Amino acid sequence: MIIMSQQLEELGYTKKTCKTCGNDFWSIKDRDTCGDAPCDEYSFIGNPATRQKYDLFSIQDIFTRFFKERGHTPIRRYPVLAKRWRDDVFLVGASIYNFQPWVTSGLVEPPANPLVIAQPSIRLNDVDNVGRTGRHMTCFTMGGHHAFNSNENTVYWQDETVKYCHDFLAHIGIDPKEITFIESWWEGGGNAGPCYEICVRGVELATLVFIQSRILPGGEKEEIRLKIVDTGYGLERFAWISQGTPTAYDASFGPVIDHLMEMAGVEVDKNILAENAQVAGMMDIEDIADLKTLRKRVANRLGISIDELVQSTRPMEAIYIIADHTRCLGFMLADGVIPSNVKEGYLARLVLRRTIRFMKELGLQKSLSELMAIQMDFLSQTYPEIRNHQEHVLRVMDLEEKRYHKTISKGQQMVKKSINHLKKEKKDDMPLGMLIKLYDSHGIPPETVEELALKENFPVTIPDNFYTLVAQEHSEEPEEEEEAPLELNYPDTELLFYQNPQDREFQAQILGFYENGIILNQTLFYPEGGGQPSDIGYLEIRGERLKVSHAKKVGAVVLHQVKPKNIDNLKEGMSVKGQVDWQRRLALTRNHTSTHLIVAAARHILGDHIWQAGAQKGVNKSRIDLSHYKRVKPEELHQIEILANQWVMDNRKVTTTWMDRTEAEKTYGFVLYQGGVVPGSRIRVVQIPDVDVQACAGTHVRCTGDIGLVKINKTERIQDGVERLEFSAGKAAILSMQESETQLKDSAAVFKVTPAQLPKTADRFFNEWKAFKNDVKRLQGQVAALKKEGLSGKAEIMGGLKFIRKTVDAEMAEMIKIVTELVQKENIDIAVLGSPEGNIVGATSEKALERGVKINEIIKEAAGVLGGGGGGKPQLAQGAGKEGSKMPEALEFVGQAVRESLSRLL
RNA sequence: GGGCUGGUAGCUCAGUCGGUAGAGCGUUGCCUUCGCAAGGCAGAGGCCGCGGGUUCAAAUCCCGCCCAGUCCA
Repeated sequence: MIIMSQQLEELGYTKKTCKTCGNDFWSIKDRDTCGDAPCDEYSFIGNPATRQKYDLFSIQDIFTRFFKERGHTPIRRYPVLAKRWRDDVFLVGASIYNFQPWVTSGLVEPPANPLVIAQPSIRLNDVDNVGRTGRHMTCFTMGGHHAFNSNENTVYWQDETVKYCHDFLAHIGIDPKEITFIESWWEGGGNAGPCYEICVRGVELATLVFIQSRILPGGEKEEIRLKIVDTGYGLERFAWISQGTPTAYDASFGPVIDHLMEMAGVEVDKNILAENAQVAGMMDIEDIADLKTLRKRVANRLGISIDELVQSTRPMEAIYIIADHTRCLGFMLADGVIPSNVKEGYLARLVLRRTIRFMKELGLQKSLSELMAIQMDFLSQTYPEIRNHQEHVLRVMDLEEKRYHKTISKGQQMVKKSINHLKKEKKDDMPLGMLIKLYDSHGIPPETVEELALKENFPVTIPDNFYTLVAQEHSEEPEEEEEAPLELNYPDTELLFYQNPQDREFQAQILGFYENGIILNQTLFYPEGGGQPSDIGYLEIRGERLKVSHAKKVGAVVLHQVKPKNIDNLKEGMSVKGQVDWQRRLALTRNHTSTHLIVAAARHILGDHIWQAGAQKGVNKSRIDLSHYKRVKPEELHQIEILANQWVMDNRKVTTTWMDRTEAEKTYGFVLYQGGVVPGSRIRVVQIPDVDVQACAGTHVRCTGDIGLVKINKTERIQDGVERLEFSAGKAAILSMQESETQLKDSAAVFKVTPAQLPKTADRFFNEWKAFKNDVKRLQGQVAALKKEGLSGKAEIMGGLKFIRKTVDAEMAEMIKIVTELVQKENIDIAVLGSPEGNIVGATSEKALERGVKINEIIKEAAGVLGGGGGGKPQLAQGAGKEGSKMPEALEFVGQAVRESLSRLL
């Protein structure tokens, strides 16, 4: 262990070994155990560890102030939606997430150094324990003081960190004699380092991590340049230990819980809750089985039955869950998560639906948004930015609640249907496969199935490992092997298109080659990136023109791809003249700036929750994916289009500036990363005044007027919560409008009306067509009846059965009607009709069936005579062949076949 | 990103092995009634999500797309 312990000694701590778990720890007082559960039981419930009681917000305030007074700069919380600045995780799980990967890798300066932050963090891995253990939460506040130490700038390291922690605990009134520092090792996110876990009265309050190495793919550790002090103080636990409430929830969500209890009319036995939290504190609870054990132990200690325990704790658990989940949702939705069936949106929906389930269990007659409003009012006290999104969040909540109810009622039908099916098949238990399918495909949890099945008097058994079995159903997908990034050992290519965006030609020297790519010292070719395709064009070398089909960036080097055989004659040091395809570049540039305009316009029209979730620019058309909780209406689309074009007409100047990343974030906020995560320590900020500001490396027009025109062509729902807009810019926009105009005119010309009359006319024609179709059907029936009249008298008697075979000039549908009516209404036993086109149908009566006439087989063979095939049911069959002229032979065959099958039985 | 469902009359849904597209509710007319509720009889209402393919024949099988739902990472 590389921890320096001098500071602890100075503070009066000595090192000991825990007699229970064997871990090394430091303490002032003599003691045998390390201070963490289960070695030590909670000893603060009903007996606070501090004289002063702190609620969550005041401890947060004190924490920040304490470190500010000691040279730390307070930093505002980051959005919990981590994908705003990184693409490897969905949600922020700890304060250090805010500084990964740019700051922690040393590429970017931290926003301040040292700094202090109170960061709402979301961890959903043990969502099932929330409300039940007294300490688990989906969302907690991590207080962190961080220092980033490099060779040039050493801020502070282990000694200072330990002292800060010790001092802070003492500051709020915790007796240092009760503090233990447990030595441990931390690994996470590819980094590792020694750490201390700080415990008081059986509960872990904080972790002090000293990140100093990187874990290599092979598992070995490599020292990193930047040494980071990463501390995490569980602020809810500080509130808990200072108040001594039965659970951490009581201490953290105070007013919200009171409100909920009042609404639900719940009374609680605090002793039971306290005992429950106490026992839970000593357990590592991972699954339902652990929860059952917990219940059993608590019941034992209280001398009551498990049923009694559950009876009295369940309503309170539901309240805790609702309080916790609504807070988690408040942060998620306010920070821009849109509930969905994928990615972080799915996590939000999961939490949201759990909340509704527990509201139902509690019998709350309120809507989710009503509860949410209470929670948000509470949160807004400390996080005023939450209030700005309140209206949006509540709207989404209402929508989601409706969706959930729809899903549930659909599910109920589904379960009923499935059970009926099983009953029909005389099964007396629901197969596991059905249970899995109901959950996996239709979202009905097995518990719900069980509940519904009970009403139908149908037994359902749920295996304990149900969710594991579901997981097994999902076939493991092959892990994608990450290719080692290609590294080219050349100086960075100078990107001329940034300095001289209007230049079309340039001079350069060849520096080298890689495969079929040419490396130059400088270039005007924009390499593919940021959703913008690469430029194409020519390189002229000694009078020879080589076509550049693609340009891509490898590190900071641009590779110009040409045909491999063209490279053979080239040498390093040769000078070249480059020329980019200007029409293409211009089109791509227009499309790119248009993308910014449309996203900004959508934000204006639809709301601040709109973020770009992906984009692809093209020459003729481009697309952007927007986060939005419902379909974009046509009127809204028009408004977006008008606003975007208004900005085009305003001819606003587009400016680009290179800025330090942290500086840019401070100036503009995360809205910068609208277009996705941008790499590097310096970023290029593209700004359209009063419209949009984004970190973007693409090419842009000088003034919005250069775009000419933006036309949105269509929308598509690529997934729940993400709407895709397809649009064109510049000339392509005109072409696309002309194309739709042509389609419209052509369509109108079909009806010989003006485009304005088209909708009405098309509607009329469609309705008339339907009416005619029905008339035809009716008339066919009448014609069939008439033809039938003529036929019924012409039956021959064969083997005691009435038999008709005839050629008629009729269509298939008519013939089918005729034969069925002949059999059903005219007492004909066997009717076979053929048409000159080669269609043949036949029907038989019950009597004929009993006599063994299988008309489907006969027709099949008769159609074979016609050079085709056929078949059907024993009562009715049809077939056809291409050689209609052979119909007499076919009917002759039918006669023989019928005679044969009748005689066979006689 | 991957998996799994579903899309049939205004609504809720059946539709087996490819072989005449169905039920209930609603709706229209008539009968019954002093009137209403209810009942009886008769009828209207279907591009079987869209586009291809296979087949003598597709709501049904295959491929692609659109729309919706759901589970997982």
